[in-house]
Amino acid sequence: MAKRIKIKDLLNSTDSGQEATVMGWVKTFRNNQFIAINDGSTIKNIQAVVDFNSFDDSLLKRLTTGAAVSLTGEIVESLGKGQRIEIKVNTLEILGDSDAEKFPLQPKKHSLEFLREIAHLRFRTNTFNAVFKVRHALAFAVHKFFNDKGFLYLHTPIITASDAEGAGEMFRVSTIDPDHIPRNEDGTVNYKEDFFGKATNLTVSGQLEGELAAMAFGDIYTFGPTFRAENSNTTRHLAEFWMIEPEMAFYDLNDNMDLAEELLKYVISYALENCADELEFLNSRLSEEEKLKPQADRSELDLLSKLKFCLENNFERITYTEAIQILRNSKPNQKKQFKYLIDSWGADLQSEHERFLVEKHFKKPVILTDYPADIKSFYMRLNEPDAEGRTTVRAMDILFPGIGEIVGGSQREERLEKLENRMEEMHIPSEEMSWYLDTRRFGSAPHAGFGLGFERLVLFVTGMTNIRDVIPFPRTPKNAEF
RNA sequence: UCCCGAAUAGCUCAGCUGGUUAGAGCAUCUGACUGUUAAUCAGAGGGUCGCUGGUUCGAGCCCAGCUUCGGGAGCCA
Repeated sequence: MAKRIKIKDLLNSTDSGQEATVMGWVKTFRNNQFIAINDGSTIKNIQAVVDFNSFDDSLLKRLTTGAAVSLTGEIVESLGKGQRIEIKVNTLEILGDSDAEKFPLQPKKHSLEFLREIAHLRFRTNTFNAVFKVRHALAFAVHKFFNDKGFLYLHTPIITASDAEGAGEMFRVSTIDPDHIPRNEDGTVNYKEDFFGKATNLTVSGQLEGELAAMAFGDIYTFGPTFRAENSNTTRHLAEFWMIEPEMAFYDLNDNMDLAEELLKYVISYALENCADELEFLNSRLSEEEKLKPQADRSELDLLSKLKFCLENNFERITYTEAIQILRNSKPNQKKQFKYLIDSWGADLQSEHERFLVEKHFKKPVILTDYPADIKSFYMRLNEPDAEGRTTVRAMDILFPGIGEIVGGSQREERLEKLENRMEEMHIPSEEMSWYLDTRRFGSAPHAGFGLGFERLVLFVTGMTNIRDVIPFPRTPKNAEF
């Protein structure tokens, strides 16, 4: 192939008058002269100008939306407004035709719902170009952040036999022929006949394995796919999503919160620096959407201001007990506007309460800590009972505006006896978890960690509102297309 | 899984109280124009009204079930 220059590099170059070859896909072909071409290197297009007198009509007819083209010409300063430079085409080759009557993307606005149905083609739209560029930048920034801090990137298993994590319903992994299921005498499935000789599932969390490695490397993190077979039909849940789970030896809950806040701010500022064009586009896209909403529903800040605000302010840190106090005295509680009224300590917070704290009361990200032990997982470190005899655990959830829970974490229970007691209380079979408990038997150390839902982070940074629009091929109940 | 809403042209939607041949904008095609920025102007083609059943002389419209999609809730990241 002829040596080509990426459009991003071409638009950044200062010198005109040179000849260049550009390859990409036609976005629009206007006035029988102007081709807007995008090659994915940037959200911006280059304008190519053809003199329709010197090209065959049948060739120009093939310049349809979506067609792949290669063209060579002189880089010149644009005569028209709207772009600095353009390419004056000398040679033009259609690499791949795109039948305009059949190609579903048209030079017009499409609904996100429609684009979801053609997820294989939606990458070619401005919006998804920007979204997945930002997604990439955020993923890269996560690795850079941890690597620069000396964390070890640990690959935890996707297939697991452990079902004690309790994070949710699991997808079974099996090679058993569903038409000929091997049975034990009592009628139960004989998993000894299965591939691994035992029942296995797709992982719901790499945390437990992460803890094992943290007890040797000190600081580790995982970043991989995670699976939950919950029948969740919301804009914030996926059956297959990506999660970042750092685990740090010798960290207490405060260290844990500091790290999570630093990480979030780091990756957001990385995106702002490295995806300026994409975020600018998403910002104006969102502003357009906001204009269609009634005044009362509009957000106070635009996307870019919201991201910058997030960087410039400390996250509000309060305990569960303090949160209950605030909620109990809040207007919506007094006026009985909450669907679930807050009257006593111990109740789990509903999304309406979380939203009130984040969006109305503090108007910034909030970290809630020290939840009642009864509503949290077995591995979280027990606090001493308070003056009123109430037991809490060293848990922390980070709540983001518009997203809700983006991070869930805790200081882990490192005391063997307390951990075993908790497991017994919560009916978690300790025999199967012996490998996990070994960390507490041999050189147990205080440690902490958290899980960050990667798609929820991408949602926040891109300003998109449906999680299905920030992962290339979403897996949700009743949907595993592509 | 629960509550609410939707499904009509390629897309976004309108379609009154059930009544003749189901409409618009955009897209597409044809032609004109030729420095356009989602170009513009003129014309044309394009429909199993989600599926199954029911009510009725007659159903896009009413009823029931199903499917899918959207919003909210729960579960959570």
